[in-house]
Amino acid sequence: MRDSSQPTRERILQAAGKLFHRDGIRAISVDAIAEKAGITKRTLYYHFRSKDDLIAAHLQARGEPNLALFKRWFEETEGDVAEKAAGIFRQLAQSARSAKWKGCGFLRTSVELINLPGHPALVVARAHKKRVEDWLGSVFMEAGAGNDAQPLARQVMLLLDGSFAVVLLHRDPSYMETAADAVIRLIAERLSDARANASRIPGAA
Amino acid sequence: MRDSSQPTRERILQAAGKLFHRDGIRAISVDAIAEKAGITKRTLYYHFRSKDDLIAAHLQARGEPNLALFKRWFEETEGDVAEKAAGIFRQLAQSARSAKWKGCGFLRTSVELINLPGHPALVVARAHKKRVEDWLGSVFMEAGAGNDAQPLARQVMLLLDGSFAVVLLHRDPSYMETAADAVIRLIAERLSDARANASRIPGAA
DNA sequence: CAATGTATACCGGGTAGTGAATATACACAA
DNA sequence: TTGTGTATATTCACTACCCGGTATACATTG
Repeated sequence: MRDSSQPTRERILQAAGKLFHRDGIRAISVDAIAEKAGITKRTLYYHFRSKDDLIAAHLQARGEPNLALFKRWFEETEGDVAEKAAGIFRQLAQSARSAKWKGCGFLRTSVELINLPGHPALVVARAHKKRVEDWLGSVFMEAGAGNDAQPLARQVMLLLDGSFAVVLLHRDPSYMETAADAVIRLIAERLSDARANASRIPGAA
Repeated sequence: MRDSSQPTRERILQAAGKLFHRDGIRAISVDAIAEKAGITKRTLYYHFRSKDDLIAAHLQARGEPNLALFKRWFEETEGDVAEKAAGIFRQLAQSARSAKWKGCGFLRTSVELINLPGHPALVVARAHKKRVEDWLGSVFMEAGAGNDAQPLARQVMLLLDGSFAVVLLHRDPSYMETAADAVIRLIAERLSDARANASRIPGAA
């Protein structure tokens, strides 16, 4: 029974993903993951050296699809760069309305592993967040933000991760609309500075 | 030996505070707290009904001093409202340079207790964050932000909690300077809108 | 056979919480 | 003053369970 519809390793990652997302890393035991994956714990330990290893692999697997989703949300939004960036926040607000929404797994991991500074999962999490920030930076650069592109990308990241944190606490997705508004203001202001003569009224689209 | 220099309950809260802050709520056992406080675990359970109870009491005790610190940082910063609000972020960046800095205990708690939606500590955490937001709102209102006061307060909160999250992950306090810059831009823009016709007296209400 | 993958059964250690007894302090009666 | 009752405060020893990880053996397949 080596391969029932999916490679064992993938099944483990999928089970771990669901449970980690639902209850958190520390609250979920290896036994629970193995049971959810339909295997024994020993088999899990054949595919992953340790629980810590599994956590890191889990985040690694989530990184690319996560960034791809943000890119899709950005591209599918009509309007200028500011509106497109704000679109990410509006889509996020939509997601956050679901009761199953549990914030950002990368940020949550950095909290849960705060007493293990060298944990491999933290390296993965940092790399992912940097990748998102760099993508935003390149987007703003292409839009003509010049030297403002990088600080702008960081401010959007602050609002993004702030949204995750605040909405996770208050369970009120409207904060993400408020964040979208800030994003538009910050981008519009700098882009109009950069363009100097192109006429654009901040806040409208 | 009932009272050696401090009421037992306070000693427990202090010990719990240090350990929770350092390693997180789930990573610290009740035994560890009792040992740090110099008492038996059974004594701890005399003063607190459960670990969950202790967690809530811990956050409750931290709320007021935390808000007071923000207020002090705000008041001690020179300049207009925007500069004063940004001052909080600059002081925060200063704190975050310490290796002992571990982000915001209220946000961290909301992550660690994500699988226990009704946990009493979450109620305390939400109330605290709301109190900070309301204080910011009143400050902006006094500065003449009018209807913009509340959304502005929320955006500052998003940047504040975003700073906590991002800096905890990347361990780079310069993000807080970037957040301070965003705060100034967002406040300045709306305050100049509000003043449009009134004579420019920045701090009066 | 040899390599890969899976299962059963187990270990040592840690966890939140408790039962029962004890020590201290103070109020009040003899 | 001395004795006694009672509420507060504290200790030691313990339970019942959960957790990450492993020793060993068995199965499947090239």
